[in-house]
This record gives sequence, structure tokens and C-alpha cells, in this order.
Amino acid sequence: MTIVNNRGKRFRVPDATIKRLPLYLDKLILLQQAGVQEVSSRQLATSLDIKASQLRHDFHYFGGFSKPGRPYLVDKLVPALREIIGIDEPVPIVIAGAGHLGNALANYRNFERQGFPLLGVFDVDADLVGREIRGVTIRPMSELADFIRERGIRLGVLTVPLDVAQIVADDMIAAGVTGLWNFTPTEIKAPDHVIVRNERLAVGLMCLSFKTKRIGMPEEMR
Amino acid sequence: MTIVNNRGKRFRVPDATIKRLPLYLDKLILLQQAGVQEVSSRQLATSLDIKASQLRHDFHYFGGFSKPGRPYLVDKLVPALREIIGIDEPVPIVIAGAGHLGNALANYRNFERQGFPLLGVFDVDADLVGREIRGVTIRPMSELADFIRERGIRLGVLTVPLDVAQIVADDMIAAGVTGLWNFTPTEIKAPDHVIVRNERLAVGLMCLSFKTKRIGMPEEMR
DNA sequence: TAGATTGTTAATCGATTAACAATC
DNA sequence: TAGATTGTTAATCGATTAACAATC
Repeated sequence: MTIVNNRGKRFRVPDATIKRLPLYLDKLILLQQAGVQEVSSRQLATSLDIKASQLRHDFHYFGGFSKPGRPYLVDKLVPALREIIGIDEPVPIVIAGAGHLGNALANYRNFERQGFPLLGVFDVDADLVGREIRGVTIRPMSELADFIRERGIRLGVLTVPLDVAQIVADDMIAAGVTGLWNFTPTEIKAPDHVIVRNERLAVGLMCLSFKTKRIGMPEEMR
Repeated sequence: MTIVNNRGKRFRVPDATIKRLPLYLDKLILLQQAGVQEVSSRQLATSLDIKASQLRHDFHYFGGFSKPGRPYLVDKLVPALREIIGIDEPVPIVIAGAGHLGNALANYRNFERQGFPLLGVFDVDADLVGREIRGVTIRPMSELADFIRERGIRLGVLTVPLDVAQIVADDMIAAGVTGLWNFTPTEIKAPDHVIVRNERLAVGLMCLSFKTKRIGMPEEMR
């Protein structure tokens, strides 16, 4: 992903760096709440179990946030990271599919806390339509596209059954969504200007299985 | 992660390779169901949007699954991958915490299908205890450790509230669990022989936010 | 000033891709 | 045999870590 930092230089920010930004922000918010004013790259990195040079290297993509010799100011870094991640203003989301997973995600308060208020939940099931989840009414799937269009929503969560995943995705994309969080175990086809993030839950269990099988055994059997 | 392949050579298998194994298996099962007997590295790789040489390189860690000149046999590859991942036999799991997320995961049929039958769900809430989720009764959290010990369960899913996460984790580890799938936004401390996989859901949304903010803009503004 | 700490480049490490001999 | 395709090593690419001048 190519960006221009605050000094006008152009960089390709690695995915690995992007993934660390939320971790930095999380820790910094905790420090802020604890009343901490300054933090060095070493302190912050150590608490996240990474190298200080990696943290500084990551920050360097965005032009850096301090001056040589001075540690980072927590109160400056938090809003700066929010702005870089794109959550300086609330980023509303919708959930398509109010099954078990959709329901669980709709109930997950952390998303709202982190800047992603849930504006709508949609399902085809007439029995579910009309019910409320944390104050959000489940609406018929047929209203999804108009809802997205009218409110200019950019991020959609896909928790529908496998066989309608692509159809619902197409619907959301046509309505203006540019980011899709796909929880169905299927590859979603999307145009280049749309970012699809696949969350394959079962992969997590398989990686655990692979590793636990091989740890704790005598070295020769691994 | 160091392993010994089927020819006695010792390797460190990269995490990136481990993560791809479930994807290979998934595609191969689909091919198997479609009655396909043979598949080349190119065919399989193309369908997964990766390079054929990467697939062969991945397979090479495990000694390879064919001979030069011959494509892979789907019916040989599927059980071989299952065995490598560690799901040639069912790997039972328990879920600690029957809140929204624990409930959703307990209802996720894919885990069972992929070889991870759910044996128990546990919660402290007396109102939840006794209820059934897909035939599995919710039990009191106080029974968790004994349950794990008696049935020799190796994998535990952690969907309890933040403030008790470490306590419940310690409990499971003491009872014999060697793999923890942590859905709480906290770093779990565990001994070396225990693998902890952190599933930080909000990170997914933040990565989407970061990228969608910068795509579709005129090049100069990214 | 002396110690601390950043920004930034260079060195290292690891993962991906290419190339090709072996062989079916 | 000729074309296809693997296993395997070498080349390339990218990410992490180290080093250090600048400077507070």
C-alpha cells in the first residue's frame, strides 16, 4: 500500500506494519488512561514484545512523531495514529447476516469503542427482521443497498451463508462499500478499488493443531 | 517451528507456510468432492492465487508428495495434509465463556466439520449453565479443569471477559491444555510448551479502515 | 555538558520466486 | 521419445534488526 508521509516522501507501507498500528494505539490509550505523558520507543516496544528499532522503523513510514533525543508524547501520538488508521472520525459499519456470528459481532462492544459504530444489521429471515441488537434493529436484506447508499457507509461485514456471499458482496460494493470483512470461507471477487479481508476462523484452529502436535514431544519426534 | 520431514531432514517451517496448509487442504477437499483425481502444483496454486513454486516449496518441507513428472494424487494428498496439520483424528475442543462470541463459535458448524468437535462449553453465569448449544450442555466454569483433565483435551477457546482471561487460561493450562485460542484483547502469559494464538478482531477492522482510506484517492493524496 | 533517544540508513535475516535437472 | 511436472537449489525480494549521527 503506497502512501505519502507528512514530509512528502512516498513509501510502500508493508502489511506487517499496518497490522502493528492498532497494537501501538491500544497500548498508548492504556498509557494515556494511566496518565503517562511520555514514552520512549524502547518502553513501548518492550511492552509489545517487539524491537524498538522496528517500532521506529514503522513510525518512520509516516515521517516520525518526535525529534531526536525526545521520547514520544502520548497525547500527540494517540490522535496521530488514529488519523493514520483512519478512525479520527467514526467509521460506521453494517453487518450483512444476523446468524450466530453476525449476532455475536453485533454484540461486540469493542468495535464501537474503537471507532466503528454499527449502523445496521440485515437478514433475509423474516423472523429475525424487527428484532433489536444493542439498539440496532435488524432490517430486511432487501434494504441493505439503499441503506448503504443513503448513509455513505464504507465498511461492510459479511456473515451470510456461503452460497449467497458473492451476491450480497456484489450488492454492497454496488452500493458504495469499499471495504469488506469476509467471514464466509469463500474467496470474494471484487474490483481493485475494494479491499476484501478474509477472516478464515478455522485456519486459526488448524495452526494451533499443527503446532501443539509438535511441541512438547521429544526433539527427535517433531 | 522445527520439524523432521518424512525423509528424516530437519527444517524450520515458517508460519507463513503453516497458514497455507489449511488453504491447500480446503481446495483439495473441494476437488476430491468434484471427483478430481490428479492436480498439478500449477493448477492448485493458480486457484489459490499463489505461485506454483511457492506451493512446491511449502510441500518440500514435508518431503514432497509426488515424484518428478507426476502431478499430485488428490486422494493421497488430502490424508497426508490432514496428518501434517494434526487432524487425522478428531481434535476435541472446549470453549470457556458462553457469552455472545463463545456462543457464536459454539454454533459454528465448520469447526466440527474440519475435525474439531466441541466437547464442552463453560460459563460462570448460573442462568446460562444447563442450556444447550447444538447438543452441548453449558457447564459451570468450576468444572472446566476436571473436564479437560478427564478427557485429555488439548485445545481451549478463550471467550471470557477480559478481567478473568488470565485466570481461566492458567486453569486450562494446569489441566493440560497445550493450545489456547485467545479472543480476549489481552496478552495471555503461558509457559513455553503452550501455544497461544491471539485473535484480535478489532485489528481486522482497523486494517480495512487504513487501506480503504487510501485507495480510490488520487495518487497524490494517498 | 553527558546521557538518552530519535530518525534514518545499512546489514542481516527470512520468505518468495525462478530456474532447472531429474524423471515420469 | 517429447511434453509435463516434480523436487530442489539458487536468486531475488522484502521485512526485521543493528548501528549511529543528530540533537534534545
